[in-house]
Amino acid sequence: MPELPEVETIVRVLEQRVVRDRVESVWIGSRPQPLKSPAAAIARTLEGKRIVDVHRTGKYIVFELGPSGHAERKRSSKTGKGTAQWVVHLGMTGRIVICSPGAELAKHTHLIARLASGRELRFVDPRMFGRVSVHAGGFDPGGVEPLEISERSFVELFRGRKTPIKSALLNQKLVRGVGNIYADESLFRAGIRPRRRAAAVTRQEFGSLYRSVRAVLREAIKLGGSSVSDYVDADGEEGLFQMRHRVYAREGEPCLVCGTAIRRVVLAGRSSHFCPKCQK
DNA sequence: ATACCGACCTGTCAGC
DNA sequence: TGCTGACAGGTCGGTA
Repeated sequence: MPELPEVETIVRVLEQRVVRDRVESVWIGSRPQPLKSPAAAIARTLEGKRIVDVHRTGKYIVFELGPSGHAERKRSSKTGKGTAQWVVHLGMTGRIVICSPGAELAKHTHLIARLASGRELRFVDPRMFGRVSVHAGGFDPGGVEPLEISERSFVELFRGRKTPIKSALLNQKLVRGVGNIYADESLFRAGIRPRRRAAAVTRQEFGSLYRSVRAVLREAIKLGGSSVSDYVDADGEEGLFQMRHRVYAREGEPCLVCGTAIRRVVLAGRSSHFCPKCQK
């Protein structure tokens, strides 16, 4: 479910709700699939630690954890860097829920962090494609942030690649955070078909794609992401950007620009939507 | 390198 | 009502 705008929306809520709070104890469910680090390591790393910062990198949520001691806390809160990181990837159906301890336990709850404030952070994920891990001293998934990179560096990333441009956009080792929805929406705005080889995209089209990717992501963040079937943020609020989708999940419907029926093809195993007239 | 495919999982919906 | 198959925001590993 969550691509960059959805994860960014969730992180903004978490910043408001849990920064400066402390993890008192952790409960971890019995399913091993969502755990990328051993359960014991996750529990040991979280328990007793203060959450000094929450941020997003690509589609990952990163909780910066600091010691709970007073002097250490002062130092950590100054740098915004913790001594350890709790990292959550939501996969397709993962959710972070902030709730009270009495709230009903959702099916597929895999981890609960009980906070000193009396609330709980719960990680819920029916399909179990999401992953939870802990790291000491830095977490870097590779790739660059599309909203932080220059146009020149963006073009450099893709130049000469023989892979379809959409596959390149989805490759998190290049640009991180763009998923299936925003790849389709960006390519539509840039007028480029998903199957075009990156090497066959002109410099001018790359400029257009760079601006489209950033505009789409920024607009989506402003609207709280896209709620296609079940995405909600950490407060349970739905996003609104699905109202602005121009091609995603609109197969057979008229293109909003020219009226031609939107087509759907499968590329690298993913549904890909485009307007055969507007996109070359 | 690259591209295609299945695997990993559960839930939902359409069609019969 | 219930079965079957297709499909779903993501990523990884194998194979040609």
